Amino acid sequence: MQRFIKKKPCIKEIFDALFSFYGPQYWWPGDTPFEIAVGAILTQNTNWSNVEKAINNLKNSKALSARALHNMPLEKIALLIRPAGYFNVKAKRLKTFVDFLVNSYGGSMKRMKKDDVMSLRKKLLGVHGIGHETADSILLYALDMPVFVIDAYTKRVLSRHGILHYNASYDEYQNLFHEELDEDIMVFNEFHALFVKVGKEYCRPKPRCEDCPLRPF
DNA sequence: GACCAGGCACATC
DNA sequence: GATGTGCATGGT
Repeated sequence: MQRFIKKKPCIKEIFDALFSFYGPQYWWPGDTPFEIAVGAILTQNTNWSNVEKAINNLKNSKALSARALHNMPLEKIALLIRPAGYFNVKAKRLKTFVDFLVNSYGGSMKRMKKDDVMSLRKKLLGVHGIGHETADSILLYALDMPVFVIDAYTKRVLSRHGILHYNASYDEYQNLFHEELDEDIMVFNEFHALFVKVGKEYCRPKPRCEDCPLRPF
């Protein structure tokens, strides 16, 4: 099977083009690793501004901690995160993640960070409601681990530039970045944020390619 | 009113 | 392995 539509993927060139056009994005918005992990679950298929409202509700109710959420009834969590959408589903996912954090690491993200990257990734993927993107977002943005995050924008941008087929697997997309880039947390962090930035402006389902900074590709 | 958003699990073929 | 569906709020 032919992996690439183009012969040579120009991953670094894409990063340079986006970074020089937009500059650093300083992701991820969040005060603590735990808040970032919660945000990663709440933002599943959801606009970030809605997630902020939900996180503020959790903060105002002093519920933004592993212990608080661990002891809180599902219905109350659902009520607090309502603005983030899919609130019944996400309440369960949040609870399941927090239970995992409490049972495996005593509720401490710091202790979770001491785990080996790949074995932690496997464990996270085993948590119900945590898929590839959410797991990798937690690893990269909450725990500073060198894992590249693939999301819908990344796939849309790369496939529209003929670099990889849209339907290629998550691992195929991720391998592309892991093979082409040095293992640099700051680059992984900025690059994914830049994909979201350029994706929001130019690479929606209905693309606006005229003024896109990636037009030369 | 239609479209979209920083997914995931599950059913079915 | 591929495809379709449910989950839901809020901004443009």
